[in-house]
Amino acid sequence: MTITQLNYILSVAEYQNFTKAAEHSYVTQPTLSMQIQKLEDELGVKIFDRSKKPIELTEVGKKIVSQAKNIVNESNRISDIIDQEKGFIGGEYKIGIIPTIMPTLLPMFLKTFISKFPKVELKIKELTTEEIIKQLNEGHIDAALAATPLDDENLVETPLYYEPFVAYIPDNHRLANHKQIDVSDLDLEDILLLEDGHCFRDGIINLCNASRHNTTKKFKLESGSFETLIKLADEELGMTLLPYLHTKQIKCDHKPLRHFNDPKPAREVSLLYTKSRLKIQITNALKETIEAVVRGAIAFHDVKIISPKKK
Amino acid sequence: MTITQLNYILSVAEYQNFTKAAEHSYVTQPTLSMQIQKLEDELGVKIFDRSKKPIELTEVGKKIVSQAKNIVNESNRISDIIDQEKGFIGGEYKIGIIPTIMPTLLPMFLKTFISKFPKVELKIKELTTEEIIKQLNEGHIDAALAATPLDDENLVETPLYYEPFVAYIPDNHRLANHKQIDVSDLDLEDILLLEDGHCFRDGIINLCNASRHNTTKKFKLESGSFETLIKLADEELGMTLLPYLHTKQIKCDHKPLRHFNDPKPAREVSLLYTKSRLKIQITNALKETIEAVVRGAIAFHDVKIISPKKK
DNA sequence: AAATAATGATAGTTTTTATTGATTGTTTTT
DNA sequence: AAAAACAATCAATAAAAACTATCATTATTT
Repeated sequence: MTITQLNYILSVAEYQNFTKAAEHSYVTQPTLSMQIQKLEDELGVKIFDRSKKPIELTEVGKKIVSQAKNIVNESNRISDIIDQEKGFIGGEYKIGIIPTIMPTLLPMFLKTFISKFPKVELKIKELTTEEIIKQLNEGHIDAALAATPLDDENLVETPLYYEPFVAYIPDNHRLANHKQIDVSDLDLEDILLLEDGHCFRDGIINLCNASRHNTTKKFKLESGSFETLIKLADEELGMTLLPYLHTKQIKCDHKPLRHFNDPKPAREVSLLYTKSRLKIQITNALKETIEAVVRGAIAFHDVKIISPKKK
Repeated sequence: MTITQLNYILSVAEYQNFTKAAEHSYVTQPTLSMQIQKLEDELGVKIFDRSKKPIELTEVGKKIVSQAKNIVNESNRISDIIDQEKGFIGGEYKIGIIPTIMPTLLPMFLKTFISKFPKVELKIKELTTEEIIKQLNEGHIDAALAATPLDDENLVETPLYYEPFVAYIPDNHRLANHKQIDVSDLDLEDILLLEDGHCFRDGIINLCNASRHNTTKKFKLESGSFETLIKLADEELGMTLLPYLHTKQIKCDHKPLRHFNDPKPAREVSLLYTKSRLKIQITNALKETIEAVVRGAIAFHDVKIISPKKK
């Protein structure tokens, strides 16, 4: 049994196809086939059921693949040790960020990070929370920034900051004369929401469900960006809720913003990574960089964390 | 990097000698030297400091070896998966047992176990608690039976039973007329103890220290077996303390045994194994076998666990 | 101080293993 | 029924691991 063979079975398990797996492993298909056969012979069990199309894992195969992941992860950590020894913080590092955090948080730390760790090749992808969980677990990204808690037992969540929700209320709105608003004032009926798939949307739905019980409603409008929501609100089509950091970018003179009474509803924004702790030095470097820039930007609030998960 | 190379460095790290490591790896010394050099070249660090005699690990080397142990352990678990799949419970399985548990517990489960799991080749060694911890961590034994808690973070302790201490008090002793005795009655001065290195001895010293404070004492006599202690006690040289299971083997007519008041001081006897969970099926099989035979033999007592560790 | 033993590195060969390109046999799609 | 997709097989070759023999250096013994 070799680490190479284990990588081969992981690749086949992922692509469910020997040829594609071979390409991604930079070997030819026969090489991969033969090595996997060798491993199967050595272990005396079939790992793949080749009669199924696309190819499937056998029952033992699933267990072996799961263990193979452990072994491969542990092996990859050797290079972490070497990097740490050499004080080297570098290499490719892929981050997934949810859309509602991306435009505000990324500009805050990106410049600092790349100048501080010039040898790290950051690859940033905008992903939904769902995709983040999947890609972290499959090892396609090294870390992610998302709203938490997600309660995925394979993932580590390191909270970075708590970002209160802020209401954006146009002049004609029934709440326009409130200086501060309360969660109980909210009515899902007249709130403009992001389109389906955004966890900030789900968070708001959770928030409203928590205070009222009429869960049967037709949403008036859905959009993919806060800019659109703000414009729609300005057209007096309803109010909307924004994450605190986003409100700092609003440049109009009379800000129709209302803060919540304490405890303010807020989302917890965390750095996520797997328990495998691969590239942990870069993860730590990233964490510290973000924490440093965030420390100034977000004041301490009395907050109540809203779950970002769809129910 | 291959698993073979990792095994080679583990072997050298253990034997601190390339030639011996090679022998234990069933290859010639040049093979081993070359493979380790290759690995060092690949990683770009020296794992061993060959200038020292005997050979030593470098600082990075220590970290690499520690990680290599993880990788090798995880690799070996693949065969566990296969064994489990095939319903195979067998192969070599080494157990360490402390001397004061060996003569009573071993006969109780050995016959049952070997008839139930005939394909397991049990190798049983009598070891002190100290040796057990060392050999478990080095992977020389697969499991052990010892008094716990040991608080070794790498080891898993599964308590099997709680075995009360029973006093063996000769007729001339000051406590001879007590029907039940109390911990506070004990005086280390007149207790016959096992020789140094036995954790049952340390347990008793802890027990007495817990109740009295005069820790400055010269032990009158020390022996390696309970039989000797009993004979000496019969000669009216003092009392002694025995583990409960041992008292069942005493065949004399008037048993000079006294039980303790509740909560009876007791030792916790556990099955120990490492977190690597290698050969976990056999470990579980062993655990269940022992639990089954012990369930009948040891009644439930109100006990207070005495630490077996030397302070 | 010289001789001997121990130990790890090196050189040259042999054996084993991994990989490849070409090909074949199935199965699935069109 | 033909084409495409896909994994297995084969023979050839490149790569790697292992071996025997030897050497250089460092301890130990005489």
